[in-house]
Amino acid sequence: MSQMQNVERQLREMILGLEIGPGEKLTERWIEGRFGASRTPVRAALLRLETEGLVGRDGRGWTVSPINLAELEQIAVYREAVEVAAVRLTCMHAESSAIDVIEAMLDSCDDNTPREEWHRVGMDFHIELARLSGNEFLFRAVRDAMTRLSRARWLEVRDEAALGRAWAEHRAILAAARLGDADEAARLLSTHIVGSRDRLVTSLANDRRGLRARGFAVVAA
Amino acid sequence: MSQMQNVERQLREMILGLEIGPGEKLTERWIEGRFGASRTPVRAALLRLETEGLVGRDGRGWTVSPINLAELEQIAVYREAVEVAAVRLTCMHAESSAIDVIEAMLDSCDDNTPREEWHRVGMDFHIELARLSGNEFLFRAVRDAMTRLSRARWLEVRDEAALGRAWAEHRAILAAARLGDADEAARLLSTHIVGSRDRLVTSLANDRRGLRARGFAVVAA
DNA sequence: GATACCGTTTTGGGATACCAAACTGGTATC
DNA sequence: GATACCAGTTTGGTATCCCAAAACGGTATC
Repeated sequence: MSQMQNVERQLREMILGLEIGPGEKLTERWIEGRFGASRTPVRAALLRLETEGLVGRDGRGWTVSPINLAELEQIAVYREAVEVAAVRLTCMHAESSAIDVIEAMLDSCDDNTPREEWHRVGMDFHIELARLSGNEFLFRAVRDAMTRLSRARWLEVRDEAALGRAWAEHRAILAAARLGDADEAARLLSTHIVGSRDRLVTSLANDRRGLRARGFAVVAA
Repeated sequence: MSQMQNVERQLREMILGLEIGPGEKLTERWIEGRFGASRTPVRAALLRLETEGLVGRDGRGWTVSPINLAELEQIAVYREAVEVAAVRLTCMHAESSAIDVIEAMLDSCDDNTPREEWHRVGMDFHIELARLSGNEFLFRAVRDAMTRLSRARWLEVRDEAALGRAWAEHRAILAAARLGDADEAARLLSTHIVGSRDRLVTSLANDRRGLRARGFAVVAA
């Protein structure tokens, strides 16, 4: 694999994994040294990550994008629009076997699954469901939105009950999709997204002080 | 302005203005010479334009993205989802004065307005309407989708009647939005987008042979 | 005439050198 | 003690070099 893709992937992982905190300054030279690449692939990676919203410009330099509560709310609205459109398409033509694959993803999580895995599967559920729509643009929109939400969801304080409720909602959405009931799937998905947005923003707003103490820039709604 | 932004802007204009045809090969060295910049800003511009979908990779090199009829159809579905969501938000809270500004844009076109201007205003209508939603993500989604549609719309054969009908539909959408009638605005917008997609794809499919003769790569649906 | 082969050229990926602007730390001044 | 100022350093933007791989072109072979 080329250095460019390598730097991009590793840097993205460090940002999404919060190894580099939201709001931290980045210098091209630091990245260069950290990954043993020269500035050319580093710059390519930064340009790509900028379009993903993971890094941004801060005057002349680069900054890991802060967690922005107002932005999270807007993303949720965006997500709702594209995910609902996608699931409606899916209801029209998706095969039951494709839905089984997604359901199996949910099944793969149980009591002794690490928290990190629950997190990943919870995102992939939405991404894979959007992929079934067959519309590349809806799919990419959902994938990119989930990427932007990823760090915030990682910081969210979620109890067992909330996690179980989310899984139940996921299953209900799949059930409606399997029946081809577009209106019901859309309604359930919409409710799910709004609810999860509210919990997310509330949790982060409550934790804002603690998060800042950990060095994470969190800007209010 | 920096060379980087300069190269990006000029190259984008050449592509959108069809001065470089869909499907044409690009070499970094040609761009370098054409705009008098070195390869570093050229590569940055190409990376940006790649995420906009205007250029793509072809093996190891770069290619101006072909007109892809299947893609145009998918973009229309995507547009419909985000634009409808945006106009619904707009109906909730937009001020009449903001709508007046958009209506004035439409008014600015008359019989002796150059075709190029009609084209631009027709796109800006949708972009500015989305901006009124106040949601940055919906706005960017609409703007990017319109950018991707731009070249195809430019190649579309449109008669006076179709253009007049589109303008009437634009006005009707604004009227509904001004009244805050979200359902009606959404219905009108949705119909407008579907209709304009059908005319666009039909026109290009009919002209496909002629367009290819002009050196434009047009891939079928 | 078609085709397989091989040397040349071109091209994108990467590394590095240079510069001007921004930043930093310390000092002198009030 | 606060502040204005200046030299030194850092940093992103740009230009340029190098390289391996791919594209190209000519030639020999069948």
